[in-house]
Amino acid sequence: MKQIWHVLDSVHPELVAEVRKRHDVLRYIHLLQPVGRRNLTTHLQLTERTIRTEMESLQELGLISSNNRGMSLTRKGFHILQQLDAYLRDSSDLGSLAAELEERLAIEEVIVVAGDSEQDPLVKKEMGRQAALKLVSLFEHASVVSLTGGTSVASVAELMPSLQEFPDLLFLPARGGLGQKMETQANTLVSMMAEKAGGRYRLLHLPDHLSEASYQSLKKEPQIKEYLNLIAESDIIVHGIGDALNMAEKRQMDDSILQLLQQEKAVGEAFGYYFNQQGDVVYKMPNIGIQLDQVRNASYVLAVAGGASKAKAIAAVAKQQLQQVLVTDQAAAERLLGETRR
Amino acid sequence: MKQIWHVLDSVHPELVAEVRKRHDVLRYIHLLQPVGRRNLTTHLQLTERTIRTEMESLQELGLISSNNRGMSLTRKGFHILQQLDAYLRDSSDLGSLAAELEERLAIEEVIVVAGDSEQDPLVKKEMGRQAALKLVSLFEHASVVSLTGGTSVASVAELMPSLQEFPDLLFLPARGGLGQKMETQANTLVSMMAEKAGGRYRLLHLPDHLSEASYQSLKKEPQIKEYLNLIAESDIIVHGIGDALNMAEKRQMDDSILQLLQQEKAVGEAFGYYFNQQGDVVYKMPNIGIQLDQVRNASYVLAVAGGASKAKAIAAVAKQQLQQVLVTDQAAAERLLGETRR
DNA sequence: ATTATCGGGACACAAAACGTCCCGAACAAG
DNA sequence: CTTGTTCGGGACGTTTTGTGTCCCGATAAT
Repeated sequence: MKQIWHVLDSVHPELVAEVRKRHDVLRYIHLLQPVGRRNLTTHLQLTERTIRTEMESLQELGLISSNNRGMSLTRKGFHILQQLDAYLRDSSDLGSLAAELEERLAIEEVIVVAGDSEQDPLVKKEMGRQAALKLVSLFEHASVVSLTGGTSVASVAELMPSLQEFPDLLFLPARGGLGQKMETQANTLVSMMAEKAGGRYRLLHLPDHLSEASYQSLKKEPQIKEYLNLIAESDIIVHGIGDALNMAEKRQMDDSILQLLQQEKAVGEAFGYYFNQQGDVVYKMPNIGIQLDQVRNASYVLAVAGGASKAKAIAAVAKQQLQQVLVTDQAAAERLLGETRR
Repeated sequence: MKQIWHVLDSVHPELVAEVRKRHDVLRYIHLLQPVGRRNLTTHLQLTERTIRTEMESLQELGLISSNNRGMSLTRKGFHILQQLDAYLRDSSDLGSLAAELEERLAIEEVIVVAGDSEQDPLVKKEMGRQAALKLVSLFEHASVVSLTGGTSVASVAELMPSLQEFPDLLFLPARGGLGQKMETQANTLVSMMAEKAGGRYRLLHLPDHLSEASYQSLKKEPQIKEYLNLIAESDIIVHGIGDALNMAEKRQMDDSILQLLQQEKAVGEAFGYYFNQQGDVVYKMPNIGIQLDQVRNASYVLAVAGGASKAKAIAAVAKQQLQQVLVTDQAAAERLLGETRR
């Protein structure tokens, strides 16, 4: 696939550059939609006028539409962008980065986005966009989709196109956590994504700070049990990956647990499980939700995480061999390869 | 592969049109090289000026060179054209025509060229060009190449680029025929092709009209035997396919044999063998040369034949399952599919 | 009501592409 | 040798396309 770009570049370099430019325009329109010309100029390094001519062409091709609020992708534009993404990815250096990661982490498909999501918020958006594009392509073969919280998954939900074509899809929070920020956020993301997909969803709100006793009895509630049954049948799971200590702090965990995590050298977190560098589970949060073995049963597990500081966490979680797809950024990818190369 | 062209066409139709145009220019430069601007305008439907701008771009890209005699492809240009050909073929209707033929005739690779080689001499050239492009890509894994005569194979030799990179390649006439036009022509083609490839060659000139007795004793000559041993080791065989009765007439065969061919309903000819519609051998010319079983041993057998009138002949010869590659034209392909569909 | 932002219209200007004609060099035919 | 043809390339005015810049009414948020 890389070959064809080389040939096209050899026979007509200007036009390949044109396609790249047009792809960038489409990309940013999707990232920022609805967006206006002047707003785009600040992100792309193009003048207003050139963006305008691009816009007019794209409009004529039926890839974007524009109203008073700005420009947006049409359904066709979304579909084309999706494919163009895949083709252009192979032609860039990020393609080989991704291929190397696929081998190193033993993950089927790795998508690497340019930049550092910790520096540039647009990079996190781009990760979300790529994950969203991948996600919707999996929708038609699935019936249950479950999500975790986190800013990365949030960007996936944000960048999801409003297709409203999947009335039979059921969206669930992967864990009905114990009233903590991340878990309540998951509920928000579930409803947002379900609405965009046109599917159904079910939430699980639980009160804060339950005692161990009521936590145990809660598990036996018929309503909760039904939810747990549903979640076990997830076809697709979208989740973030956290740096262990950061996550523990955010969750305001007890000092005793913090000490345990430090002692066990926990580096990564996902689904409330904490992993050390070898990928072993060293701690599991007490929560209502999907179990690690159930994650393994899903046909597609999509992880979204970026930033150099998360490299170790990603490597640790990847050792569990849960994911089919990983969307990350250049910063994390390079750090990760730099470390595992030793 | 067809998919990527659809995407590119959706996102930038001008680009695809431009690439097609540039490809056409390269193609015709190769067909007619060395050729001038004004000469090209008569074949392409472009004005002199546009050809000139194309020419300047291509020159800057190092794909063509020009001197006082006209423009020619550079080595790089040849290489790029070769790949561009393959990519663009898939995007056209001819691609699906070819795919259908591959299935129908059970041939690995079928290349269909637009037009009718019986109407437009350039179409025969284009067949030769395509065959030559394919051929040189096989050279590096081969050591012995043998050819038959015929206008189709002649066009292959004509359109062969002068690479002169294969000093170890040995070219042979597939049959050292009995002094007939087609067979002496094969000698010419062998030397021409060997010279362009920079390889060695060996010819086999035999006198006219030998008696059966001397023909048999000739076979035992050490020189002939050596030649027959060499030819049996052919890795690549390039041959044409003839309409049985036409061939018989051209060869001025005896009436008795003509009657035999008519009686047995011979329709196709290759290597001096005559085949009926079922693909059975109904007659074999008495000649010194490659045997059908030896053809089967070659790693690549490349047939070149076009024109609607040859459809039946191609179908008949294909039944022998000798060829890995068939280069033909649109006219033959459509007639052929029309007939076998019944 | 005010402010900001949207797409789109307008227009001058720069750059690229095109049509057209000419020129000397190289080569083939006579 | 001369003559005629064809080659690439230079030259130049015209057309087309793309770009920079400013303005406008509509619309939504404040």
